[in-house]
Amino acid sequence: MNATIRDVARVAGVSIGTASKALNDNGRISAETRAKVLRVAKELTYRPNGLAQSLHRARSMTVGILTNDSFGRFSFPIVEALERRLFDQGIAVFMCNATDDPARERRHIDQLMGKRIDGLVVTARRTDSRAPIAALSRALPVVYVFTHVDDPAALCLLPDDRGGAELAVRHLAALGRKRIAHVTGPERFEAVRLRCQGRRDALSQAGLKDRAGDVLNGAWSEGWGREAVGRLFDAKRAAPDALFCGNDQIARGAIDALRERGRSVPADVAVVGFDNWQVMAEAARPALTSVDMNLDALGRAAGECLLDMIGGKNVTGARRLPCTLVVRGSCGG
Amino acid sequence: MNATIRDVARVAGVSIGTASKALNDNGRISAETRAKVLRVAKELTYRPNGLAQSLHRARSMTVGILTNDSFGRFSFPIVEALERRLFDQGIAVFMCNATDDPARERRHIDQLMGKRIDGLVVTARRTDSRAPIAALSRALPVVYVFTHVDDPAALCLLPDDRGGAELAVRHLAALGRKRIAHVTGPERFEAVRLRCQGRRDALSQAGLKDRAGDVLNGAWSEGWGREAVGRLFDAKRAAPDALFCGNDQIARGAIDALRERGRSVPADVAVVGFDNWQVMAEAARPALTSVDMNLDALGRAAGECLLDMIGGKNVTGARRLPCTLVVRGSCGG
DNA sequence: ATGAGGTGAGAAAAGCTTTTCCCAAGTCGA
DNA sequence: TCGACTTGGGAAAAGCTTTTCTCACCTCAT
Repeated sequence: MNATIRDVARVAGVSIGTASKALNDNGRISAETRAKVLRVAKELTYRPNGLAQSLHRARSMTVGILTNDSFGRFSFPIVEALERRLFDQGIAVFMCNATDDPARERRHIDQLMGKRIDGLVVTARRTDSRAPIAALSRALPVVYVFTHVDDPAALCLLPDDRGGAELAVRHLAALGRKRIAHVTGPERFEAVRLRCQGRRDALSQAGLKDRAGDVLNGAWSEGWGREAVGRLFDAKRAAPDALFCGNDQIARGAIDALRERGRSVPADVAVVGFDNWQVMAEAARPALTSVDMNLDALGRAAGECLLDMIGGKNVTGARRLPCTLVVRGSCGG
Repeated sequence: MNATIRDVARVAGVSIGTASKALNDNGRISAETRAKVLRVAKELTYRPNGLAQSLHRARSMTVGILTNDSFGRFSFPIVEALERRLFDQGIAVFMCNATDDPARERRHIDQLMGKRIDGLVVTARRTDSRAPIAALSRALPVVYVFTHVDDPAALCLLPDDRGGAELAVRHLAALGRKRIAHVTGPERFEAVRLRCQGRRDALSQAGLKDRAGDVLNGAWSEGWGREAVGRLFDAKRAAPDALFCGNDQIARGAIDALRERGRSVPADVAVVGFDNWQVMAEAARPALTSVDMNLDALGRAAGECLLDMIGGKNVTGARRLPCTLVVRGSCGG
């Protein structure tokens, strides 16, 4: 069994209160007594019972992270950065996967509330805004990250999809590309709509025309990337000299398809991806220039905001964190 | 603030003990009193304080999962299945990432012990056996999964790499392939050595010769898959008619390289991968037949073993769970 | 020498729940 | 009618810390 503070006190020949003061370097106590208590504590490998501490302080030093989607490629870097940030403050993270099942989500929330978490992070694969977490009896700090809710009083942390797209298209335009097509995912994704807008903005900034038919929506897959290249390059119209793709899989499929039809990347066509999924971007030939959403920064920011909120600060609104462009070989230049 | 049981008791006009009995359906109590307490509890949205319960019962209803590697493609399915299994028992999972830093690992363990976890799961990217978790003051149930330690008293759960390789090679042999080469990762990985052995066993079972030079070790990357195809098919010797690859990335690189040098997959060369990484296997052309390590079964088993151990059962030894073969188009047949 | 102030340690409460033991009142049978 | 037994509810302890308040004793200054 674990040694308790009363074991320490008994062996050291002091009262429990005195032992506590010695261990916490707190209150009036003589140097000798303190040293003795500490020595005994070490001998007994005493470790304070966090449950009792939490009960007393009404701070559990835990937070929950709830994903909607099962943990995937996007959640991971976020969770990891979050955990790292909070661990430095002595806070541990409960990991919960609700798998898009509302009943399961409710049970998870119930469990977490029972454990008296100090805060909650909600993350999800995004299409559009999700329903806010329901039935939080006390005012529990909640951060939504990589997803958002409509409530303006909620704090939502998102990547700046529009800005990321702008970055990519500006890069292509700066390299002299004139016809920058966009092959991306289903339009029901808010991210898709925002990136389209970012592309339009960048095009007009560069004085380029946005030709009709240059935006192709499809699946988030390599197959769609290959198919889209077929459509763009079989058309009667002049072929694009650059492709901005909605994710790295699409981009990779596009690169493969271009190579197979004898178009050189980047000489004939420059390609930019999105996500900077390393294994995908680096396996492409040539390696793929891609927009990085900086998910780790997002996770870290979520941790910091949560700490602020736990500290009593009132933080609200939707914040978009900047993306960066990671340049590899697929654009030349 | 949260309602406590004393609030419930006060409003219901009963003692705390009585309220507790009503809420837990426990001890002697009249039906009316019980109903009244339950009604009040609902009104106040009372939720028992898990910290107090845990303190009392000396069961925190939490476990920790510690990864050595940052959470990656392999850890995730394991963690997810584990979490799901334990959630059904009301147990929540602390997620800790030690990133191969021993000091950090120690701090994590310290934190978890302070929180009085009921058990610990250790997982890691595998090369070879790792050092056992050190300095566990009480006898804490520990399960190692997807990694192992040398201590025979420890419980380690692993995929049956040897059997998985056997499965793959038997499949190829059954389809009539005669020269089954093996392109895989660095030999310092135990998994690599076991899979080589599985291949040898399957070859001899099928009455096939294991030609020298048919096993190629390299990186776990598509690039290595492409390069290995170059070496195998440029050689003076007869080319293999099948490739068993150490992971899906290698297999994908190999398929691409084969196509580019005009060899048809599967007509000329059949290819099997390992990991059954869906996004990779399905994007390959043709889609990749691959060995699945059933990581979710591994995670679920880890949860079950941990529950057994928490329940007092003594579970030890290294267990290898079976792999399965997921057949797609890359072998024909 | 006496009072004031300081110092070190202990007692106790609070934080929330569960469980055991006990008591009062009511019921039933002899 | 009285004793035995049942029934429902309450008191209290235990689980482990932290913190506040109090008290005894010592020192120093007047």
